[in-house]
Amino acid sequence: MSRSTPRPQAARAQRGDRRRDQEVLEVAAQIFYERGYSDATVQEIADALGILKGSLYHYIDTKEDLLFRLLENVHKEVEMIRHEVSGRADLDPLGQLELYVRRTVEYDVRNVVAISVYYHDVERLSEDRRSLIFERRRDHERFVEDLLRAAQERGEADRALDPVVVTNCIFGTIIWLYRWYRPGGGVSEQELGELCARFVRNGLAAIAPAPPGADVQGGAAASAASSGIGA
Amino acid sequence: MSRSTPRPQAARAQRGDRRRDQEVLEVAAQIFYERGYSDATVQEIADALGILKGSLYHYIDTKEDLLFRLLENVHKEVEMIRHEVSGRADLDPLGQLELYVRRTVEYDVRNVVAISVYYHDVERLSEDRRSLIFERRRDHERFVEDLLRAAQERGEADRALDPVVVTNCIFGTIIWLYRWYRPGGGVSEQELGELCARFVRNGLAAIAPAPPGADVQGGAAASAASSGIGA
Amino acid sequence: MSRSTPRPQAARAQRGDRRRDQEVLEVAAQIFYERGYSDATVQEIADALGILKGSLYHYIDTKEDLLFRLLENVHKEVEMIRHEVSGRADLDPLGQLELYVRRTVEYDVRNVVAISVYYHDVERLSEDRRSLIFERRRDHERFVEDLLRAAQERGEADRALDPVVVTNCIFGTIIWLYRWYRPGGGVSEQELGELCARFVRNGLAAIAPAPPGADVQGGAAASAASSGIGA
Amino acid sequence: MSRSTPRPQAARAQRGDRRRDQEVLEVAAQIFYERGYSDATVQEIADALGILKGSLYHYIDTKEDLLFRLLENVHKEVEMIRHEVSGRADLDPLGQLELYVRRTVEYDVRNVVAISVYYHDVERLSEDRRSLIFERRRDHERFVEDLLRAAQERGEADRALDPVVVTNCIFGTIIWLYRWYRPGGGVSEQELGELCARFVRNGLAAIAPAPPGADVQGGAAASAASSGIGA
DNA sequence: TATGAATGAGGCTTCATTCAT
DNA sequence: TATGAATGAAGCCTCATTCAT
Repeated sequence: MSRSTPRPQAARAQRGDRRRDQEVLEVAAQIFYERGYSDATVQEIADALGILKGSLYHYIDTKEDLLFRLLENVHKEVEMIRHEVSGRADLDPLGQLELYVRRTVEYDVRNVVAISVYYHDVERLSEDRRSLIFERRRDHERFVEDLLRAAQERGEADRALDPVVVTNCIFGTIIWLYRWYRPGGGVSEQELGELCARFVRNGLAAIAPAPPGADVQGGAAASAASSGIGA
Repeated sequence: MSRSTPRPQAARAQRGDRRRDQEVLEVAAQIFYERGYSDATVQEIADALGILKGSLYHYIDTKEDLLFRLLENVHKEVEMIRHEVSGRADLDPLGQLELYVRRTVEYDVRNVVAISVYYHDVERLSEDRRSLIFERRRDHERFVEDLLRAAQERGEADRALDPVVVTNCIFGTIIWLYRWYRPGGGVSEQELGELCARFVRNGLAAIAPAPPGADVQGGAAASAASSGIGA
Repeated sequence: MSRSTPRPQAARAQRGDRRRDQEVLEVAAQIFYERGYSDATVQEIADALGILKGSLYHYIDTKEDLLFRLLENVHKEVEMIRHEVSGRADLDPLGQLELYVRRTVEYDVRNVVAISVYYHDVERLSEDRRSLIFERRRDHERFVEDLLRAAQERGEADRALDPVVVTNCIFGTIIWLYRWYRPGGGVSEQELGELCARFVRNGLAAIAPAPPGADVQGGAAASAASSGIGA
Repeated sequence: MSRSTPRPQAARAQRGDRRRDQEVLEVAAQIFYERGYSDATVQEIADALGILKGSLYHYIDTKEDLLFRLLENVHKEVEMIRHEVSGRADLDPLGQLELYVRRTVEYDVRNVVAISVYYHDVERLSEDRRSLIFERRRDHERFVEDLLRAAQERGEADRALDPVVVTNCIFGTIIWLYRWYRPGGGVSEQELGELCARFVRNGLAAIAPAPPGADVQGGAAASAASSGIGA
């Protein structure tokens, strides 16, 4: 472990059994999804793979490796969506945003397991690796935020909306899927993409704010009521 | 609470030490928030309380107790919002929905710690308790869904939107807050509530779907492109 | 483990059960002595103490702790010899050296177990701790070397002898004991101390080198000073 | 060698690959030296050889084989010194002893790695093999002890010295080298041999014991002082 | 209530060794 | 010979929980 000569171990990963590597990752994802990373056991993963716990260590160095590779994969794949969207010069910013939403929804829906693990367990990574992932995430968020700002500048989206807040509202709409959507329900991937895209497009609509006079803001009384709740 | 044999515990809870109980819960929430329920240690909670691990067991029967009480509290408090909204007979369904969003956003923002633990760790509860919580959650979701359906029936919200999907989009917008909002940023609680409410109201807007002719839906070509992405 | 609040754990070591701490250390020393640090098992130590493996971790943080404390103890005790010797202003350097040898031999013989572990397993310490120990060792060696140099300057010891080499020869004589001496043989501690002291004193004797003409040297006798050798 | 079933192994050894065998042994020695036999890994040895762990097993049956062969080699080589010394009928016992010291020092210094492993890890051998080694060691020690006794009988060495103790002092002087001597320091092999030989010859010198009247023995007071030290 | 030693189950990881290719 | 996946036994350490004081 403290030796300088690189172990053939490392070489393996670069060579052959991609298939097995992939299988290991998928099985691990499933287990992490069902039990949570922290509660998931290396034993359980090995069982699901039909090998012994010790044998699993042919494919990984630590349990954390599995989590990290998983999360990296998610980023790799999600970045492809970004590239597709960036390439669509024929679309205006709002159109690109809509396409982004559609595609991401479709991806999330097809990868509920990986996405769930991503959002549930990134924080379990060691400091270094967490930073790597967070960096990529920041890039990604900025991409969407920039799209939104461009749409606002062109008047395609309500300029009164705070871009940071709204970007996160969009993400909320998209990401939350992994918490409730289960394939095989009444809605297809495409429909879902369409619906979410419409919800977002409308959400950004450059229309007038709440009609004046509507007493919905909740005056002092309501405020007080809710302010007594804090945990 | 889930124990059959009544223990001195119960007696104490009925007596006086509410204060200490509350403190224990708050500290536990903080620790769960920082480290995740599974990784959090009874030791860590005791440390943060300034007592010994063994002493902590005067306040709890099991570690899970802490999680359960925490999550129950969240529901108790969130149900108060529901009651407030239901009571506002002066508002139409869409108005009620908006108020609900506003209030919930404000609550979430003031209780990021508890909300985070709620959404991150419910699944760690034992079967029985998880069911209890999920029942309450279902009720809550139905309440919002019903509001939405009513708004659609009255034409206040786009009838083309699938009510289940959209309800979840709304939840996504609201709940996702706990993942990104940190108090002390540039946006106040109220502003945030207002912004989210507007995003949702717009999202539900009864307006025409995407302008026809816009090639954004992702026809055959786009579909094919994205079908190569799957993990 | 990553929390800032100091665990009561740490406090314990400073407070009470010194006795138990001491016992744990002694038992560990014995096990390390019999099986070598690396092969010795935490299980074995716990067994010898009559407690469970897990319970042992009330007294230590890691297995290495045991080794480190053990080695620190040896240094603490050996340094007392140094102080005794330094205090004997009535003795000339050679006399002090002799006293040092005598005392150290006596100590080693009474602590064969600890000394064995010391010389067999220091290298197993983690880098940091090894450095701490090696620093103390260097100080100790310098003390003896200085004594020798003083004796040479006063003509009490052969000036032709390289001080570094000879210091190590002296250490060899003393330390090697732990590899062959077993209490209860025909020789008492005191006798042994006396014998070794005599061997060393003679070894340093300021007498003529090997009789010339004796063809035993085998090869050219070089005589470069060896100041930079230290282990 | 300790296996009952003859394996292809044996065949190979008789054939040609002496070179590779030798290389394996040397590399193993180096690894054992750096990490200690118990902590050294078959993996590490394979790495250092540039082959895979599995492949190493074409050269050995067990990890212990490597240790055993190594230690046997040391004995084979050291026994050659014994033969050289025995053959020098022209030297008197003390002269032979001196030659022995010189030669052994030179050997040790040229084989620090092997000698280190020898003294550090013999005890890790299985019972059978340890016995084989210890038998050879005993023979060797007796050889030196006999030389010393002969020297004492002829009055060349102080008759007051206990032969067993002094033999071990001599060994201490010689063997300890492996703990501190590193080639490339200021002292050459020959010089070192000469210096050690002189230290030993002097140590055995047939001179009067410590000058009477010198209060170095440590009377009751000193004894008491030191007796309080024991761990 | 508080303490803190003790429990015992179990988790992650390592490693010598085997074996089919 | 060489490979490298697989084995299976251990080893170190953690942690929720109990209990006598």
